[in-house]
Amino acid sequence: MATARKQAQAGATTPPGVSVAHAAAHNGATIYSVAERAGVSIATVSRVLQGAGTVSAKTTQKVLDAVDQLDYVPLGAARSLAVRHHEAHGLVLPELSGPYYSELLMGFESRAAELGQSVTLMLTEGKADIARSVRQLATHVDAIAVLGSAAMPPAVAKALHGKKPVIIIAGAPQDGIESVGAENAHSAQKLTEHVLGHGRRHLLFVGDPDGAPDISDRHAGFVAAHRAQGLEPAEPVRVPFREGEGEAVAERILAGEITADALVCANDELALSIMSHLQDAGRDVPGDIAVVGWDDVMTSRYVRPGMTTVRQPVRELGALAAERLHQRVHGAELLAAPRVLPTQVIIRGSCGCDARPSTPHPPARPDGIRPPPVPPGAPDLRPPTNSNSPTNSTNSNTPEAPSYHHLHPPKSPARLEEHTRK
Amino acid sequence: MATARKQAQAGATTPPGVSVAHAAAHNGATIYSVAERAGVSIATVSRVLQGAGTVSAKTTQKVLDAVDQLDYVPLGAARSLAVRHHEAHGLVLPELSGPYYSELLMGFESRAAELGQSVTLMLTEGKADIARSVRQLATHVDAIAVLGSAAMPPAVAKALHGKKPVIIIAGAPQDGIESVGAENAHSAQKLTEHVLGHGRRHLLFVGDPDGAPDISDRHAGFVAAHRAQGLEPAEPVRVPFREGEGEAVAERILAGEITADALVCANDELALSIMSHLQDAGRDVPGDIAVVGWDDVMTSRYVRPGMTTVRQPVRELGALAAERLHQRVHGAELLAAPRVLPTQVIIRGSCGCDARPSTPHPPARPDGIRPPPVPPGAPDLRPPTNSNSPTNSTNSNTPEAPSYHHLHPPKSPARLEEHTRK
DNA sequence: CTGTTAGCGCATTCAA
DNA sequence: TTGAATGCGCTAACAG
Repeated sequence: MATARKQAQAGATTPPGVSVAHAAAHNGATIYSVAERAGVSIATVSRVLQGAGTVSAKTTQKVLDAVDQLDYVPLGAARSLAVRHHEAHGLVLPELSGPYYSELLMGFESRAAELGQSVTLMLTEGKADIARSVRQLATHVDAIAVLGSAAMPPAVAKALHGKKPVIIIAGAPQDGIESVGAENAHSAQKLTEHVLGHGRRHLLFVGDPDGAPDISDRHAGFVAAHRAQGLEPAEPVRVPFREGEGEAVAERILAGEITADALVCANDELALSIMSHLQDAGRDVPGDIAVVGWDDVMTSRYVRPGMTTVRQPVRELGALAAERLHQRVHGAELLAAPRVLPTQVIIRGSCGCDARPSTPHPPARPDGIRPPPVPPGAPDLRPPTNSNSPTNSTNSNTPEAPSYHHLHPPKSPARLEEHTRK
Repeated sequence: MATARKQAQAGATTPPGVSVAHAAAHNGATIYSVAERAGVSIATVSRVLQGAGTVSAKTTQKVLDAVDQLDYVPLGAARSLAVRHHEAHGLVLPELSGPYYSELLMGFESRAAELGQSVTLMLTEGKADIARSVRQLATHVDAIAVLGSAAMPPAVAKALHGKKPVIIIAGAPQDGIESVGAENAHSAQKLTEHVLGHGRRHLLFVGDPDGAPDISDRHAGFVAAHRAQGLEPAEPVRVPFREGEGEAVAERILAGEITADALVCANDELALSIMSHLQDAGRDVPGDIAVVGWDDVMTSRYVRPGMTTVRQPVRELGALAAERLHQRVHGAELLAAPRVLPTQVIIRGSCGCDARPSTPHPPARPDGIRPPPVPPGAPDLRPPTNSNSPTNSTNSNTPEAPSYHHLHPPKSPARLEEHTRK
């Protein structure tokens, strides 16, 4: 049997009719050739390669020699087929602009790698048939994470869910599908309260609450803050996410179509764009009008006044998703309740706070991002840096009050990033 | 035989000793179960699934029915093993911060998807044993792209190169390994000349020319611009890429350790940080000192004055890499000369140009990104837009003069992005 | 048009 | 400690 194989191997060095392309896909060396070279059976080769430890030293050495003489590299697909899993996670994102996605991806990849999983990425933007693409992806991976509910049609998610673990990141939780996300409503309420605290009374929410669940939650917080003070919130200024929208909003304000003394925007890019245009037109921010955003993108630290915003633990979100997926693949039960990570309100000048430099601000700390519960047998979680313990303690869905950070213009913007790097 | 299989299948619904984890990896349905259900052979199932077209309508229908009754999904690994390739590309990046990587990744993924390839991502940042990770990656993909020479040890690259196509993006070209990159030297020279054109004479190059080949080339352009005018360039201010370096440089300038009337920085983040700190200290940019960067990050459009910089066709770079890889996998020959894509000098105010708004600037256009040569049989390339030819002609490494764009502060920063979106 | 038959490269019993 | 045999799910000749 093995002999027949070996012959086939030998004879197949350059099978007629097979283009060089195939040669590129995998050069001849297989366990068979290695076994032959080492004068042992393929089983033995397999054993040493996996470090089974049940092979004698000298045999092991022979095999190892053969391996690098032949420059042997195992074929992933064959292993996958034999062991019946891919050691890979799929990650579906709409696109990649801005730091949000990058951070998420880094967190996901990093944790996945620690868990021995490779990550196959799929961007839905521009894809004609997302469902098809996702199904295709599914054939190569053990589990799939999706960012936002928009990236994957619910139908697809549901279909997949039966076969492979699926997790939704920052999207609308679907029945029976696990999800993780950053806290929105509470932070938005805090942020809004902060602005109200400056005496502003004509706040406007800029963004489409119906566009994404995140935005919807933020708007809810916006409303809640008003109600809590007996105020009636104005109707939101519904704008899509497209670039350039900021200019349009600014124009409407300048034209008097919209009046407000504070703008609570759905994201930083929108806020920054609006602020920039208003300033160009001679308006004073925050004097005439305050503007706050969401995400804490890099630009928010460099503009004057600094943009008050909310930072999400995006990287941790990605890592958490990867981890949960891994656990699920290895038998962990689906978590019914969404995991919600706390955010951080970053106070700079655009909200109306005066921006006088104060004493050096303490380095930002990643507040209480807590790792998921560890099912028995699961690999350990990430290093220190943050609290830990697999207990599913009290406040599972409302982590902690969002923390505040008063930060003033540049001076030393780098400090803020300190914890972002490893 | 098939019968034996089927029985095994049936009996293996819950093989004793096999954890539920395995179930998650692949639910029972296989071509065998489908074939059985449809009352045909597995070959027929395979045929309809691949749309071979050689199957009768009614049979096809029976199979299709069976497929979705059983909720069948093919197993990628099995197919890969059979066809002997993975239909996947690997992409190795150092990390993902900033728009550069995002764009690159989007370009790569997008083109790869068009070519039917999935992309498996690997970030080297934080990886203990990069070589090992890469080798691991290599077992799952047909080809690998690496960003920068730093991301993958030359030894690894060389080793891989023998087995799978490898391409280096924006890294030091290695012997026998294909590479693509954006033009640097020429653009840097143009940029420097522009600054010199403002009458500045004490320019300083900020960045480490020895750090990366890109920077090295840019510095070369900086030097060339000086020499061309009979000027002697000053020694570069060697700073690493780390965040916070900008502040350090600014301090040295403020302390008088360094004197200059213009700073040519290795990247925008550095330039922005320096400018910000100088402004905080009351210096006028560009009045007292001009500052220019590289990359055209978003922030560069929002700061005052706008940051003069150079935009690279990063997305196209990614797409090109994906495409070349695909071609190589399918038999195309390695391209000896590096493919170099042209850049665009973006003039804003920080270089000393006055920033009075002019007539609406024409929408930016992606200048002369030229597609790679088309090996016979390769899928077609992207739209026109630009010239082409793999000839090692005169200016093989100096595609075209970098184009200029005079852009003024915000007003409508979005315009600049128009071509960036699809 | 359809079924049979061999592998693809590796992991994994089961014996020896 | 080692080898032989079997199967993972699918593709691809080769017959019929």
